[in-house]
Amino acid sequence: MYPQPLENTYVIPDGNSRSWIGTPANNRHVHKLCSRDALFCEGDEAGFVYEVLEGILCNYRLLTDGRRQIISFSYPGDLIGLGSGATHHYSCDAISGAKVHSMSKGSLLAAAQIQPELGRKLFQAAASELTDMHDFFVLLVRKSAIEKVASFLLCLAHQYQEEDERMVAFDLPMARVDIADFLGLTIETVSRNLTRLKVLDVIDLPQKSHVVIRDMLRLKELSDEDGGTL
Amino acid sequence: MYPQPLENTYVIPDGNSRSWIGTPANNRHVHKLCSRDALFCEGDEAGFVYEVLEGILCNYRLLTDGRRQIISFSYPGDLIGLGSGATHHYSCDAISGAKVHSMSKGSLLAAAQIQPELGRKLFQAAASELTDMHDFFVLLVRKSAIEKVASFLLCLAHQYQEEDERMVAFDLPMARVDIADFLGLTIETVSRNLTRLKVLDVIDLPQKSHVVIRDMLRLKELSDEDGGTL
DNA sequence: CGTGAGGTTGATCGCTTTCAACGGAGGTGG
DNA sequence: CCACCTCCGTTGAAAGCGATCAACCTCACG
Repeated sequence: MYPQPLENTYVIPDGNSRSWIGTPANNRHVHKLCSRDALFCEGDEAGFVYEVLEGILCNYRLLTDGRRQIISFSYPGDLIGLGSGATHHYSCDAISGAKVHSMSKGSLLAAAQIQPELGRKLFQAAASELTDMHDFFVLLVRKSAIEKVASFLLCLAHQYQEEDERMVAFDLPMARVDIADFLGLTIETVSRNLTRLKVLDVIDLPQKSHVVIRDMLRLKELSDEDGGTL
Repeated sequence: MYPQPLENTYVIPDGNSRSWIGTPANNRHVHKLCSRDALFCEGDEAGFVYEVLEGILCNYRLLTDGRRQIISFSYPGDLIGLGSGATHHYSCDAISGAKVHSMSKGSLLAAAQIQPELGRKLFQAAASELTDMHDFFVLLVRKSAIEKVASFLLCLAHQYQEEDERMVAFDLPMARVDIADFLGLTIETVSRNLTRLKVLDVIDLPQKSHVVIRDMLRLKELSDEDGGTL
């Protein structure tokens, strides 16, 4: 299951990395992933940390009854696999074509002991991930279906660009089932509420995976803002 | 709002600290809190990190409509306020009498740059908190009310003592409303499901705040285990 | 043109919430 | 010592929301 080594693994030429984390050159590898490829699975040995270079991945847990809870999506610049413990506590799949930069967790942590600045960055990454989780908590537990969908769209809009005042358009990079498993809803409920937002003229859906926000203010109202934009 | 300085603040004599974090002596202060006292509020400047010495605190966010989502309970040994950013993203109240050890966040982070071991510990604390959150996610979104309550009781039992095979008794340190705001339920639903567990002879409630687990195996089954015990 | 996957829409069911009333423990004051 | 009050928890009845089950649609692909 563990993708190391992979055929499509190669060493980044020095100085060519867009990564914000400096690691010894001999640990710099890039993995190319196709949509639905697994990066690692729950229970796998957690020997590596990954930085997303391109594409989007999702981190999730599976329940015995087959249901899936997506914990987070990872966008370019995000780190994956920082969790404590010797094994991963969740699985990670690409939901689109993706490139990730892998680093040995051991040598990364060792390097952090030598470079205080790197240690601080790692800590900041974990701390900011925690903050995001707190926002997500409120969303998951306290918000209604339409508030969840509205919040999710706002989060994506934010992810893609600085917010235009009134009009933002972007592609939904994930399928309905991914949105549903993230928001704790069914695909039917996601679909119904996207339709509701469209009927309310808050968004438009020219194609199934293309979203146009027609009324940002109204969308924010519907998302019940204060619980965080996620 | 911010409790520094406080009348009931005093310096721990050197060598008397039960804390696992070493900080400069001039930053060692203990705050005593009564039940429902606030340690800090969402939006307050996040200049300090706290370690719980005694009692239990709850970290929560408020929505504009007045609803509250408790993000986590903090037990002795836990760190509070590690989040990134200049201000706290959540509020923190004591739910019982409590003592916390406060440390300047700045000097703690500075100390971590000098003592790599401390930096590693801080990082581990954040990473392990993240893992707990992931478990909690699955509980909050995917579990039914009775599964949530069962999971919560298991978590408390675990918190208090090594699990007896069949019989564990402990006091519920928090009110029904706190449990409800933590599990994303109403107090009525919490109450109903505690009663259901009692009728099923899985637990007993000799007093409102005293729980006796009569059938640990059954309780674990009802909690649907795999989502993490919380 | 047939096929299959992903998405939408409709009808019904069940669980949790909501609203409301009641009960019990602790505190206060006469 | 007891009546009264208040807070917290419990229980009941009804309503609402999202899940489930099912049918249909749309588009890409062979």
